[in-house]
Amino acid sequence: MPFTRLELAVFAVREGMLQVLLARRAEAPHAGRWALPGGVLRVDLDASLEAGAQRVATERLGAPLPLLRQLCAVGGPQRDPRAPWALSVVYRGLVPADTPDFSAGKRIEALAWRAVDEAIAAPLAFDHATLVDKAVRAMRADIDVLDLPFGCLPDAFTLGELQSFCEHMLGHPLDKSSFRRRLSDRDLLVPVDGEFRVGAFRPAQLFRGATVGR
Amino acid sequence: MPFTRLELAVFAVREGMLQVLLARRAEAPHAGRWALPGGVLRVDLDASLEAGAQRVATERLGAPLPLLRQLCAVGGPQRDPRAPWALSVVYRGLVPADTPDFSAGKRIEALAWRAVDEAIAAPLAFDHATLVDKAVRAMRADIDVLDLPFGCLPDAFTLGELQSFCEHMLGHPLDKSSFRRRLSDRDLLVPVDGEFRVGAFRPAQLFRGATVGR
DNA sequence: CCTCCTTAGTTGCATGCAGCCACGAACACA
DNA sequence: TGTGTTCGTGGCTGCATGCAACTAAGGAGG
Repeated sequence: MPFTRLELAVFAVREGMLQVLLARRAEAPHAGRWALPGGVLRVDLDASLEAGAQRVATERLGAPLPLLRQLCAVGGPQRDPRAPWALSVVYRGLVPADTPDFSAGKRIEALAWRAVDEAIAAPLAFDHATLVDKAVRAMRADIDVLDLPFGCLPDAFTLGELQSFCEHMLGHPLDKSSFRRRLSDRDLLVPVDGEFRVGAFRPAQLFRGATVGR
Repeated sequence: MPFTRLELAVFAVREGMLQVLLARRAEAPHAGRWALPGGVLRVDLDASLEAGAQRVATERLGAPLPLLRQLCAVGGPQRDPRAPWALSVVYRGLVPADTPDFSAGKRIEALAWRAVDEAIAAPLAFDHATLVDKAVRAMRADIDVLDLPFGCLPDAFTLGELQSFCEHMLGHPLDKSSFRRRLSDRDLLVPVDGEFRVGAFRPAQLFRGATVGR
């Protein structure tokens, strides 16, 4: 009967790349090292694992998260020196780039965004580098099949903005023509009639997710 | 700190269809009803979640299972009347059709194979019908991308036998020509030189998985 | 011996999707 | 009026897959 933890792998596209939110641990073990934010499951408060993950997000980061998906569960006797056996259920999430900064909660010295490549290579606390790697693969697999996170995109966006977002998620460029064809074949977007983004160059049609708002 | 259970969704291709192994519960709650076999995580015995799932398989079914993969974790206050909050980590597995019958372990009245369609539609105990449905989708997704379970196939098999196996897994027929092309494009199989299956009709080349045995 | 039936294995063709490339359109700015 | 940049579209190609036809190889039975 181990104590059960919920870990959060929260991502955002920032500074032109995919970044993950890390927390510097205030307490032992691994004090001062970076780790995924997380907390213990509270059976008196949480109506489900996902609800627990949302509560942990609120407590540790100061805000709930849209688009939380379960990644996996990991457990073993060597994972956490505090306990003879540690079980964690890991969730992955994505937030808009313009999310107001999270506020570090209890037992967290600081929160920081870090490029995913660095995070995976860095000596994160516990087995969290492995978890980040796994979460990144899952996020990118979603984008690859155009399972798009409308909840963390602006209400309306141009196709160029959407493509740029996906390219930053994936870490490699996409072809404009195929990208648009794949979108329209799947009826994922609806144009916002009469709305255009005007700027320095040719105005661009605005779209929103076909499933958003109904 | 709920007690943690491990549930097993074990499948096999039997009687020309995909079937799932169900256990009739000997004790309350849901005594007499069918459920997935499972057991509690033992932190004194299990070196990992997967190892725990193997131990549960051995205790409840009489044998360890090849090809065990984690499906998901589920938890909530309403899942199990015995506990105020129940957490389960679910594993899915696949065994050969000619597996000797499993032997029902403690707290199991009987074990039986059931067609997956019936199992999903049947009123299984707890939320297990949902879990079976989810597991079936995951198994079929693996087959769709030719992630083949060589561990539960015979050592050597003909392409016809392999195709038939996949068709039964998926529940729909496949095209012979495309199936073979997809296999050879991916270098998934190696022919067993000079070995043929002889029978009533033209002999067929035997193959084995390219990754098996090394 | 010859024919027929069944399965094994291959080949050609059509289709659909995605990548690559190029072009015209629209707007700001010099 | 030209230039630069982004927006939006269309054509071409290659690849993977589905569909269909064909040949090959054996046994069974006349």
